[in-house]
Amino acid sequence: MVRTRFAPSPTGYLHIGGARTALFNWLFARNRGGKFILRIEDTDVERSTQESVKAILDGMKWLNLDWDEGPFFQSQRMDRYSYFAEKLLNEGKAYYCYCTPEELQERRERALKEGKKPTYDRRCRDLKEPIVDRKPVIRFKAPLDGETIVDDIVKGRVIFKNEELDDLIIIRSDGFPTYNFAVVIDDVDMNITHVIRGDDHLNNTPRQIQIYKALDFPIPIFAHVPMILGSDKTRLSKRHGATSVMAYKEMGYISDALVNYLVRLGWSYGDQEIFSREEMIKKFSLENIGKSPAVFNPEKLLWLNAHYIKEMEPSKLAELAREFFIEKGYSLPEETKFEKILCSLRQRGRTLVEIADMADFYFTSEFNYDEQGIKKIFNEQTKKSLKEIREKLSKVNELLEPDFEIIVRKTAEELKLKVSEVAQSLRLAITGKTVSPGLFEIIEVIGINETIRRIDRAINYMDKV
RNA sequence: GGUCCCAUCGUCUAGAGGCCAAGGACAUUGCCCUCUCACGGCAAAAACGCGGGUUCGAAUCCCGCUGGGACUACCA
Repeated sequence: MVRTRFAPSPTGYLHIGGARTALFNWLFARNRGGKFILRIEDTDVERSTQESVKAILDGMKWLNLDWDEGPFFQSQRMDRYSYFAEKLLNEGKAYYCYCTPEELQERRERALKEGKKPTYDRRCRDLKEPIVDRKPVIRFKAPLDGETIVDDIVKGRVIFKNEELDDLIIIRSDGFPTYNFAVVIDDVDMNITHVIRGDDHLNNTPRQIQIYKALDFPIPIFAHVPMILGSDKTRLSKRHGATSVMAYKEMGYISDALVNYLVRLGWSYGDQEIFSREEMIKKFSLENIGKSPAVFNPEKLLWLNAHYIKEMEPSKLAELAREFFIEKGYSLPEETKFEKILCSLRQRGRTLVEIADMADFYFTSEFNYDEQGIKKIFNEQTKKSLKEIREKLSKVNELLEPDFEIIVRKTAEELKLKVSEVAQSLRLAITGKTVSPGLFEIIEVIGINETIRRIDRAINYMDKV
């Protein structure tokens, strides 16, 4: 049974890179009918916060990455870490080290200055007597020679010389485990079969493998996926704009679009760009993950988002868009009307925010007219055509899309104007803008009376100027 | 500095020695559609980092160089 996990540290929100790692783990587990486990790596008490935990969970939920077990917290598993540290100690595979952080720091700097490697010199490795008055750390007795091999699904076989690796600290002086130790114990306890994570961890992997071996644990399969970079090709960070997954929700992105974008960052399936969840799960494989890092491209995400907005069920769109309209202070009409409004706007807006921003004329008749529009469009000729249309409308009881189109075209013909000229006049009168959804769609939503009112308002406006 | 990873259009990528005078997608440009703006349709421009090998044949294999990235903590 395949078991994967996502193991973020709660030191901030769920970011784009973490989300993709979570997605790959989730997809692989789902593809293989396995389990996906969520674990919170909160051994760094200083930096871990409860808010971050919540932010990460919220992000996962928004992206619809459901987990089967957890969230487990490392902070609640201290006895496990102590137990295995003790075991290593007893078996002579670990030892107490009394060097202080300051001493270590100083030696590192000196070594660097002398052109030597800044690794720990193992001076406490064979210490016979404890040094009193000092709280020791526990270090792992790493092998001195030979090599440690990482057989990685995406990177292939990576060989590390053991002499390059020093005796890492596994338990800090405050009793908390360090990352490289805790992950091993956790992954074993949770029966993780496939460790899928960012390749910034590749260098940690041989150290972890040494611990697996010392404890006689089975070694999982590793897959180190390349990082996501910003436009300047450095690791994606706040500098590059929004990196929090939830920020994309607030900007009006659809979570399926973001997931679709993320899955294609570092993974591909031939030429296919659009994947439903089902397809993604069915087609995902670790073998198709690329080796090289990917640059995050907001333009393509925007394109995908627009695609999802256009393809979505109107009722679903309404459900997701609602909060953005409420945010604007609009009181929402009944469901079918709201859906009609959204469908008229969805071809033009790439995010829910953009859509809500274009929608004002559906919710108020007291809008201002576009400055450029006033100059270009509000003139005698416009007044004439508006009056003519108003006249024709007053003879109609109900206004349907095709009827209105006929009226506009006929008016243009009679006044010897281009249809576009008449349409633009009406557009400015009805929406206050020079750019809007199709006129005929709009009037069907706002109705004949409101249309007439707005035409009158425009004519009045022109009369006053 | 050391260790490790990576290298196809601006970007995401296809490409598993001959199917590649390199395909798709985003972005860009042009044309068409059209009541505006979009959507959509069509088209164009755009890449195998460099140098050596191996081979009848290399984007694909090997080596070097260059360039990028990660790690090098009592962070994860």
